Amino acid sequence: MKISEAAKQSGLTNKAIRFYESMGLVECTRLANGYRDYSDSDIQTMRFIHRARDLGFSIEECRYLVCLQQNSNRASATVKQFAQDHLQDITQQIEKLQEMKAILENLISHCPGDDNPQCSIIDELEK
Amino acid sequence: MKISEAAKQSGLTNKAIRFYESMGLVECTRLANGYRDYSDSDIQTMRFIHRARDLGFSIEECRYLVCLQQNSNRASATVKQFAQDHLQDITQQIEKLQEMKAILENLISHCPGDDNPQCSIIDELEK
DNA sequence: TGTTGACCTTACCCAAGGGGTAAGGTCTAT
DNA sequence: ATAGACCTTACCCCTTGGGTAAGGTCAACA
Repeated sequence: MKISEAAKQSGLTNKAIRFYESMGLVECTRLANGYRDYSDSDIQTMRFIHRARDLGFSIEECRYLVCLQQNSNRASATVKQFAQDHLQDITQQIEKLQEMKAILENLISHCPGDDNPQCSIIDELEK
Repeated sequence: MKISEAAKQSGLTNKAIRFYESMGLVECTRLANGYRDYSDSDIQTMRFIHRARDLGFSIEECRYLVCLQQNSNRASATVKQFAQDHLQDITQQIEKLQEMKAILENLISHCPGDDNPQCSIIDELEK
C-alpha cells in the first residue's frame, strides 16, 4: 500500500513515516514509479513505534525497542529494565514541572491582579 | 564588565548571553576593542530572564515579561493572567506525563522480568 | 486528447536553546 | 617576545517533525 494509506492505518503522518525512514526505523520497498510500498508487517512496526512515541520514548529509544521486539532471544528483564529507566525519566520530568508549578502558584497568589503596576511576580523575578 | 563576569553574576553562560542578544532580549555596549560591556542594570535583566527561564517560560515569553517589567504603566492583572496561562500550560504537561507514567507502570507491573522473551510490554505495544 | 485533481517524490527552511569547535583578534604578565 | 587567558564571529549539531515549494505520476472525465 502507498504512504497515505499506511499513515491512515498506522496513525502516523506521511511526514513522520518518511522521517522515521530517514532515521532507519522503518523500511519499505518501492513501486516501479518510485512510490513507497508498505506491507502489513511494515504497518505493524509503524503502529509499534507510534505507541512507543505516545509513551514518551525518543526516536533512539524506539529504535532499541523495535530491535528488542524483533529479537526472539530477548529477555523480558531487558525490556522491563529499559521501561523502568524511562519511567524514572518521566518521573523526574514530572517532579521538575511540579516544582515550577508550586513556585508559579505561589507567585500568582501574591499578585494583586489589579490595575496597578506593583506586581509580586515581577518583583520576585527581579530579585 | 565583560561577558564572562556578566555570566558569573547572572547565572547564564556566555553562549546563552550571546544567544539572548541575538534574540533581542539583552543589549550591551561595546568597548573600543569590540568586547561586550555590561552594566549592573544589564545584569539585572539577565538575572530576570534566568529566573523566568527556570520557571519554564520560553524565550518569546521572556521577551514579553521583560517588556512588562520595563513598562511602568503595566497592570499587575496583565502579569497575573500571563502567569496563569503559563501555569495552565505546565499543568497540562504534567497531566500528559502522568498519563504516560500510569500506563508505563501498568505495563511494567505485568512484565515478568525474567530470561524468557515473552514480555507484556512488547505485546502491548504490538497491539 | 487534454486537462484537472489527487496522489507521490525530493529538498529546503523553521521551531528552542543553546553546546561544541574553529579561526582569529586582544590583552596582560613574565 | 611569547604564553595564556580572554574576547570575537561563524558554522554545524542536537530533537521531531510541520510547512511549503517544485515537480513527477496516475486515473477519471469531458
